[in-house]
Amino acid sequence: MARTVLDRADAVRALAGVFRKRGFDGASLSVVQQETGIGRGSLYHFFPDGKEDMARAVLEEVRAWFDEQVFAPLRTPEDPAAAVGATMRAVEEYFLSRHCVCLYAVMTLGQDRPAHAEAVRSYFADWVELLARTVEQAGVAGDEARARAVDAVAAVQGALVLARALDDDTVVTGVVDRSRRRLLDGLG
Amino acid sequence: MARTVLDRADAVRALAGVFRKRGFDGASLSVVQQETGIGRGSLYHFFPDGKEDMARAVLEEVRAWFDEQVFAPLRTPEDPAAAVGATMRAVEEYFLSRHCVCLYAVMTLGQDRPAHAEAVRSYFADWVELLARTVEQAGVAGDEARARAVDAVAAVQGALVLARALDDDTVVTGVVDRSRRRLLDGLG
DNA sequence: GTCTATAAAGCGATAGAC
DNA sequence: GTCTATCGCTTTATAGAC
Repeated sequence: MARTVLDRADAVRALAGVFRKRGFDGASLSVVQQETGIGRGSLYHFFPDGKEDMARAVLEEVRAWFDEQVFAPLRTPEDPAAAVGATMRAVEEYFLSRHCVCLYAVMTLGQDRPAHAEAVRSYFADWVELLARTVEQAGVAGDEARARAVDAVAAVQGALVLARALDDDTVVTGVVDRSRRRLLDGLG
Repeated sequence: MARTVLDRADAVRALAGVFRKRGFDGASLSVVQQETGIGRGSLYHFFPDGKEDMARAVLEEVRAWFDEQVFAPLRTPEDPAAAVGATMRAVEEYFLSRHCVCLYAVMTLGQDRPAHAEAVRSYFADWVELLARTVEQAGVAGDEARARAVDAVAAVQGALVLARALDDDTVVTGVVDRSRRRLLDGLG
């Protein structure tokens, strides 16, 4: 009988998909097993501390992706304005290809899950901070730059909520595009 | 022994509080009983179809509140610009006094809950539509008015996500205030 | 209208064979 | 590294007394 052996990274990716579709509570181990083909044995081999361990791993993977793809252009930008454009485009592409679900928001929004509170906080705080700094470098005054960054991150998250509620991905495209333009408004 | 007899409306309000704090899945009947003092017997008396019935009732109450307090200024505004200001201020006050949680978003965002999909869709669609129409009446061209309305509703929802993640209610104040100004930008 | 006891199902987690 | 069987617990929902 054929048997599939896999990587922890494969398991994390598969888990992320189930969490995105079902939410943390909706992704019972039976559901995970059915939808990914990964059995309880493998799950507890890769994630000895169980479901919380799986959640942590999935959040860490998202965080790593953002560090590399979304935050990287903001860390030492040669052209700050171009970096702002690049980061917003990366974000848009990311969420459009992941059913408009932000796992950090999903883990936070409804539930009382203090275990991940600090990871969630730093994900959003770092995002706002890096974006604000780059907008400032592009020529916007400090307070105004920070307000624009907060507005942009909120716009992205709100667009995800709205896109899912209305079942219309173009909401994300529209909101993110306009948000990107506002970030750099008045900068010739 | 003292016994408390209550109204279905009281039960709905109490349930809304628990759902806001815990999420739908986190609000088990035992938790509901502990935090509200309402026993299983009363719960199933008021909500014969069980938990889904409770969720429906809570969403209906939120919807009714929005119809009366938030959407009302938009239905037949004498002064469209003033109505836009009023609706945004009502929204801000509403969510600030409810721990920055939108139950419609919570029911949608993470979970696969097709039972309420239509209620969620129409809540957001009506909100956007009414706001867009009023902004247009205030003097903004149709397409632009709709884009501004989408941006504003997304901004509110995103502000809630961010405020909870950062544990900072001032995010809501800031984002909503700037959003209100943008809705009426360029209208003397 | 409220209470308590209980049924039936599903949950996360573990153990041990392979 | 994977599988299956099973434990103990919690879940929603129901029944029947008051």
